Amino acid sequence: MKKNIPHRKNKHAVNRVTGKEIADMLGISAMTVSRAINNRGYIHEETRQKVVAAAKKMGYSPNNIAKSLVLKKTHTIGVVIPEITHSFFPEAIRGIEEVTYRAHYDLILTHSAEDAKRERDAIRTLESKRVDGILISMAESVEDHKTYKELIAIGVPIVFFDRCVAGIGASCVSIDDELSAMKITEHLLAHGYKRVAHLSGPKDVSIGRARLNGFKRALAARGIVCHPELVIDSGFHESGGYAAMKKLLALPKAQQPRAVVAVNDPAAFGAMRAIQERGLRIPEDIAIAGFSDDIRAAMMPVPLTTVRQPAYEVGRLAALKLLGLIEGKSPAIEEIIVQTEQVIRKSCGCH
Amino acid sequence: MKKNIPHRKNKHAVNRVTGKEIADMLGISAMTVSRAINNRGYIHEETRQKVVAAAKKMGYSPNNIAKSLVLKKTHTIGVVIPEITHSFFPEAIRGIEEVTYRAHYDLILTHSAEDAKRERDAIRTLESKRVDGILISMAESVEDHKTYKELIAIGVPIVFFDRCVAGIGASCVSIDDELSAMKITEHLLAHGYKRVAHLSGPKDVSIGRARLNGFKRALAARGIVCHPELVIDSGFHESGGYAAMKKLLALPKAQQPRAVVAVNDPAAFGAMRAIQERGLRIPEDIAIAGFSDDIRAAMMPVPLTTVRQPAYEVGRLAALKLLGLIEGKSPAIEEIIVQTEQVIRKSCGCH
DNA sequence: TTGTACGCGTTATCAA
DNA sequence: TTGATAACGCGTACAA
Repeated sequence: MKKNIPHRKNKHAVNRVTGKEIADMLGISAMTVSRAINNRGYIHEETRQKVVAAAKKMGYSPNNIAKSLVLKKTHTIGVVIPEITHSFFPEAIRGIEEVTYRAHYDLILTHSAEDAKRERDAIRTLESKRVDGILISMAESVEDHKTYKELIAIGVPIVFFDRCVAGIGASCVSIDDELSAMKITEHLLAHGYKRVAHLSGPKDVSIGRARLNGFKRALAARGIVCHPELVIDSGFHESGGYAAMKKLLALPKAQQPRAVVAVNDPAAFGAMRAIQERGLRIPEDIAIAGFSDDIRAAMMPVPLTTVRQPAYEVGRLAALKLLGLIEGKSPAIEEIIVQTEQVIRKSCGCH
Repeated sequence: MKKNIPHRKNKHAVNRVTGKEIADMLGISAMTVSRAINNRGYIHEETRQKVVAAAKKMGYSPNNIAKSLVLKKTHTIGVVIPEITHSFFPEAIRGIEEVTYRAHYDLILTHSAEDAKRERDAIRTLESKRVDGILISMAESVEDHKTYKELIAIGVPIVFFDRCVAGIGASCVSIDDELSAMKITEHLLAHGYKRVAHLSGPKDVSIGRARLNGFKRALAARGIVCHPELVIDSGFHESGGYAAMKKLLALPKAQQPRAVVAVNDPAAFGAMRAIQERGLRIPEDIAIAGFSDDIRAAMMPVPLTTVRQPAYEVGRLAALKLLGLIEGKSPAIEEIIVQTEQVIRKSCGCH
């Protein structure tokens, strides 16, 4: 049982001028002040100017809390991201912000730190703050979609981005991970590499599965067998990529891969380190491709071939879709796919 | 004159269960529901459980808008940053978020895009939303501190971070740019370089001035003359660093610098490109040091010596100070300085 | 232990 | 063109 701390009016609160106070000072009604300040409804021009002048002089700042209460509209959007530092999300936020700024919506940013419970708390808070809509990129550890389903059932406008939940009845903006992974794998195969390995992400995250599938499909399309020992779980981080690559290098020489497709760039960085520590050359001994065009990819000792994810565009489109939902202009549920772009650099050895 | 769009209750609003509705359903008063849900004041345990169960079944979500209105407290902090993509800010936000999450505050994130007007609008919006406090990192183009002064005069808790305004009567968390720049310059001088240039930031931004001063103080401390032609304005970006370095390389051979201290890493990257395009070697022909420990610094063809700014720590301390202000635990105005750390790599040629 | 009355700051509505 | 009233959903203060 929690302690019974008494609620009380905030002692430290800033005392603000209210519309009523302006009204009293001017000997008019609060309603007229409201009309003047919002320049709405019929109002005598002279009155309007008097009110605006008084408001300015008195340092009036309209109370959007009260406004939101009566209008049932906060002009605020909640954003839930699983990671702040990973460069994809700052970029995506920039895209979101670009759209919401123009439409005069504000952003409440929450961070799940890849934790399901923390994500659920964040969503609850956003609900309590009555945001007009929510943008979510799902945390890795989420297994239960109940919270999402409840939101959707209630009718809270919601758009998933980057990490989506299929068939849940909500719109979603993402890149085509499977197709992109297939294409980059095909790029390596086309160059003649036969034994190609995959450093795979967590299987319970959709992008992990999708990229693995793309990898397999590319092999299948060429009738190449996918050797199980060449598909190693690396997770999304550098350390996992390093460990996974070491396992591959521990295989008998004949079984070692000639090329590697990593689930993302950090994993590729780890793998590159493992390769070089072994004294092997990239791409002469082992070619490698990443995924995500991390800002560091171009600056590696051997620049990394990768797939560029248009994060800004993903954020922008997700925000646009959400505003469409909120304002009823675009009520349909959509799955929006943003195309990726291959960035061919030295690490794949394809000239 | 703006069009008179009639206000109306939001048609698309989600209809939520209210405390009163739970009360009616249970045949009790709204007040008892409030007490049950907040577990506050005297309440019969049985009643409490009944209410909590009903609330859960009916999908109750407390309306924090209404709560904020009556309590004059939003449990929300406004953050104003000038740049989203620059890795310093995501890191700082992570530090802020870490603190505010634990204290159960939410973050409204706004972005000035280095634009003074946009920053002012952001602050106004945050005021209207009645955030409990504001964290600001000033936009480059801000010349007039009136908006800040008004906030401070009214008593809005506010803490500047990274980019501060001296003597304005607000707390501030930043790194010691001048001292750090002095130390990194001294590091180069200690290695025997005599002609050292500085690629300087905008003079009207405090960190630009501070780093320049630090550079000059280091020279002065060794009795070395600061040649005006070796201090070139580069701004904060790669392109500016590139252009500035080209100007230095256009000087007569004898006047060219043996080493360069850049105002930040992006400027240093630009300079490195200019040096290498000229066919000169780093550090054999020209040594260089940056500032900020950009994620790319370690991965340059010649790894860049630089100064690490503990962005996370800056954000964390700023948020802590703000919460102290908001809750009256730490009302004093403080200028908090976070120490930097030198990261010595190959580009400075000091072994 | 529970309920009633009132207020938070604003806007919609309808009357003046 | 302006004003009075009620309402938004909740919490404080006090009464029952």
